[in-house]
Amino acid sequence: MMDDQLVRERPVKDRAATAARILAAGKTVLAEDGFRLFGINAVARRAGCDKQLIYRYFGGLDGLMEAIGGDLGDWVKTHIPEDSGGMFLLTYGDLMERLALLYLDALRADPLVRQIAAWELAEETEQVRRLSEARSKALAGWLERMRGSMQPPKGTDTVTLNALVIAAIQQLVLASVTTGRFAGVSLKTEKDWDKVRAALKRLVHGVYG
Amino acid sequence: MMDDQLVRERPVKDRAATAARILAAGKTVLAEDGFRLFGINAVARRAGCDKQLIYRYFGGLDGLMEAIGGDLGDWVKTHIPEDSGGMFLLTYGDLMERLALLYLDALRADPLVRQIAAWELAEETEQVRRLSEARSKALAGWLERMRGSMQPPKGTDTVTLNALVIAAIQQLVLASVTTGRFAGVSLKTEKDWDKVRAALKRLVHGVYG
DNA sequence: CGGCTCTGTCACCGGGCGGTGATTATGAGG
DNA sequence: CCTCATAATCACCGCCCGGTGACAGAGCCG
Repeated sequence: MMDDQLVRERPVKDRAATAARILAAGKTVLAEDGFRLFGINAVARRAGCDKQLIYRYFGGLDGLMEAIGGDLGDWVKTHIPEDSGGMFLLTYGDLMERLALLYLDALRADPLVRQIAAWELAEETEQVRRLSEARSKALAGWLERMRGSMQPPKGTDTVTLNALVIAAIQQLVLASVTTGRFAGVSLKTEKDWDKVRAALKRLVHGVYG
Repeated sequence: MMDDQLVRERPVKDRAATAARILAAGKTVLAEDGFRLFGINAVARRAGCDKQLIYRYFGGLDGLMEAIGGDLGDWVKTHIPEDSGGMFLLTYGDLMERLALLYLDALRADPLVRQIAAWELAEETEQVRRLSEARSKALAGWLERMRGSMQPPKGTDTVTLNALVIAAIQQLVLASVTTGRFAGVSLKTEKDWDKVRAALKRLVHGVYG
């Protein structure tokens, strides 16, 4: 508006700020427009600068994706609850239940991570592989920290079992965004998700309880 | 080879055959090249004819996808075992276990259905919606027929519970194709899948057993 | 001030995409 | 044999993509 005439628009020769704007634009495009529309031109448009700068400052899309992957480590830190130290009394089943519910909500709330998760199911490029690896590592670290000093029950393949639970959650969340349902169950209202939560509890305690 | 000189190449004015070739090409492209490369040009190339014919005979990609969706009903028929009548003695848990293992193998063996499943997680277009709906219906019908006269246990939300199981399987199979692993578990060798199968059994029986 | 580096922009390229007339070849029927 | 509906192809359009080289301008430093 008025400011545009006074403040001198954008090109103020601030490389760091521009790079940050590009990175933010990259995350936004990926999160909001999806990985299908994610590309040099789209990011440049969103960042309000020339795509050339993406090549210069990040070395192309690959570098930008790597930078995004780097930021993904922060995701876990912002979503991991700080009260994890107070649950050392629970059983392993209780722990997994809590973990499952937390992961459900965290994933539901984060479109960027959802897109990455969907992307790695759709394409196997080197860049996507790295990005998904960053995500995977963040998740693994999260699981580890959540587990804490808790000892898993012996004689059960907890790794595979937990993978199944996480997989179920992820698939349901991803499906809910696009189709709003999965295998006959609706995934729209919060009531729908309450049913999912209940089923999850039942599932986890059926195995570990 | 030699035939090419003798048999008179392609344009033999056989509409039905051409349409069939196009449909087959569509399924092949989607299954082998993935939904990202699925398009008018790719299908026409694969079918060895002009893309115009796709518009004429199917009304564009949408119509072709609808035709593919129609064929999806056959998928269930080719994968549903005929001995379903012989298992009326099993418990509901045994039934779900068998269902899960069957679905696991069926999905692993069918790249077309896998692609559709991945597609519906990545994009929400009207066409994809319909295609995924066809898939969903086929799956639902399969579940229904598998269930047969079996009575589910009372007081449990079997629908949501089963959705979780199916979701876990689907996610793992899709992830195995692109990344070969999920949440820390490898998904490459048949041994890996044996562990998954074991965990699935445990999961199902933990809930229904 | 004069130059030089670095930031930012513009214009352009080849290529693939979806989509659409206009055109050619084929084979069946009078 | 000629005709005519139709199967099949060709040529072309505009658009957007990723990528690159040339260019403009701000600011620092001698």
